[in-house]
Amino acid sequence: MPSIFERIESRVAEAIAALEADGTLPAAHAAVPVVEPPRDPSHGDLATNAALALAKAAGMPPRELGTRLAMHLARAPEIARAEVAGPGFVNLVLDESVWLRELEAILAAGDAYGRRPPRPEALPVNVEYVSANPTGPMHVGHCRGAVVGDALANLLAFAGHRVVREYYVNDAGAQVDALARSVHLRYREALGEAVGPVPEGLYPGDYLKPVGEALAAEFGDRFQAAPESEWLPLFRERAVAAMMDLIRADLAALGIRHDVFTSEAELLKRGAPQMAEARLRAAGLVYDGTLPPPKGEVMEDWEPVVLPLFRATAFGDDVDRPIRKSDGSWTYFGTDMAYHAEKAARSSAMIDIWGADHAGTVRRIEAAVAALTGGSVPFDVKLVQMVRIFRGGEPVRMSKRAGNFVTLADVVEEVGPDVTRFMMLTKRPESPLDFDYVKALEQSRENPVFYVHYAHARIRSVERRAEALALPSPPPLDRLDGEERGLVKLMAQWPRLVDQATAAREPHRVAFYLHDLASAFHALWNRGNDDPAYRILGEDPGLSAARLALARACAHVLRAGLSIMGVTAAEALR
RNA sequence: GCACCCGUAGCUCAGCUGGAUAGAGCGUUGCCCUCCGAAGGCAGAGGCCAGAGGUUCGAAUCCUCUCGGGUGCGCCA
Repeated sequence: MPSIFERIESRVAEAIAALEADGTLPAAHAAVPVVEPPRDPSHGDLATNAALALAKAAGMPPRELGTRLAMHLARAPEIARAEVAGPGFVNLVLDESVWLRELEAILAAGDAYGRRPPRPEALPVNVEYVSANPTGPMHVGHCRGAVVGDALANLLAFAGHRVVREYYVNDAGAQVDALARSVHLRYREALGEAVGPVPEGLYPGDYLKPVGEALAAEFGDRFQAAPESEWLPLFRERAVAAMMDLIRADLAALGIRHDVFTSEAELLKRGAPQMAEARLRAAGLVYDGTLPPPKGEVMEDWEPVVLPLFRATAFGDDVDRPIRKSDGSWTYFGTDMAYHAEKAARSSAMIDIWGADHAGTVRRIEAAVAALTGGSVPFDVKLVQMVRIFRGGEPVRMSKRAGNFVTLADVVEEVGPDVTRFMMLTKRPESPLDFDYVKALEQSRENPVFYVHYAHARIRSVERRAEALALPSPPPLDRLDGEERGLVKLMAQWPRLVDQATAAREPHRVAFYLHDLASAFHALWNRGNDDPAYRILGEDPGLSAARLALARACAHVLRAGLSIMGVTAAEALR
């Protein structure tokens, strides 16, 4: 069912068509008028800027055009009043029945209110997120991208897209070799060898000890003194598998499960980068050339070398980018490019969620995707900024060298998955986020997690008490007063918010909306605190039934939003 | 040096695909409540939307430049 906004938008389109028919407006005009709720409620329920946008085409002052539009709009059954205001806005007051019908629609749709019907897409939308290197457990730095990506995937699914949640596993390359060597060290240690401190360049974490022990139990001393070439591939494979198990467990604790894990090593085995290179060479987009020395800091060891370069500058990048190193092996970019080309072939759109520390490489991968797909698959890289961890206002110190970084598992264990997820969505992703253990668990209005949970718990509590009452059915919704209908108007914005958040790819908007909705609900509730006549369940069964229905509808929207965020809806507060 | 992100109330932040008088929470000021429908409520003060140009009927929002803060930058991953 189209949202109220869509229905009124089509009324505006009808009115414009009528003005085209009578010659007031030319048939062809570029302006796309919008219908939106005005900031100031005295400007009605909805307003359109159509007259302002079309005045030039009509060759008519906006207010005059607005008057004519308003005349047509006033005839629509949903519209009680249409009047020109300000510079030429047309303010619309909707018929009261529209809101009551919308409330019925929410109750009928339940938690699916605002969900969009499946879209006619041949291929799914691909969201790649986390993709942390498989060299250890997840740390908090990964947390935000994980939550934002997962919530975005949920949002897209709610908005009718087929969604694939993907994780790109960087299981090839130097750091995975370092991981394998680190595990070999632990393996020797498990065999009773005194290995001393972990050398520079290897991974020191204790989490590799069990992996070494398992290998010792399985293979005995077979690889203890063997040359690296004999054990490296095996240890690499085992180490990566073990790390991915760790990572999957960390993610599962946050309620995240990916559909697809794509292995870089397998991509290389398939020869995907060679294929991408061949295609780009054929198109003249890869050539053998020499990079200019980097600007800025002077580098003593700089030597010009001929490398296969991707012509990223043809797509707006600053310099062309090497896809292979001087030893012939692939650069990270070389394989990543091939990976995105493969992914594009099975996606209708691609979204990558990256940490802001990779901002510098966005342009080249966008360039490569454009080159390899001809722009046929929309591709969007979303950057999330860093998270800083605090405890009661004091920054939590982390040192990579000492290996005492805060793990994702630590955070989830201490504050729980719901709070972790919600908190990660309380700021726009492009702003840095401060996460405070103490504040995250505070039960006060200041804490949005608590505030939204509290609204839902209050409604559930009323619903439980109402079970013992004999209330009329269907509820007489027309007995709701103006303030209560105001809550309906806010809920009616939910489908629109879903559309906007989807278009912008911004799941945090759901969190802000839920906070607003909870706030509006609490305001009504507090009315009942001040004056028992306003309580949801009171003396009057009809009124009680209507208010209960209103509250129930609110719970539906809260749950819909929370489910997108991946946060459970609290039945009661602790 | 270059690139990207950010700059909105005292603080933390929404709003940014252009719309009317720029919002919320905290803090602050005043009043009310002490109710387990607990873990407060209502009202007020508080703004050159970093600055300067530009685009337009209209700019916090788009463009250019400047200033300030953050992040990153090499055949790394």
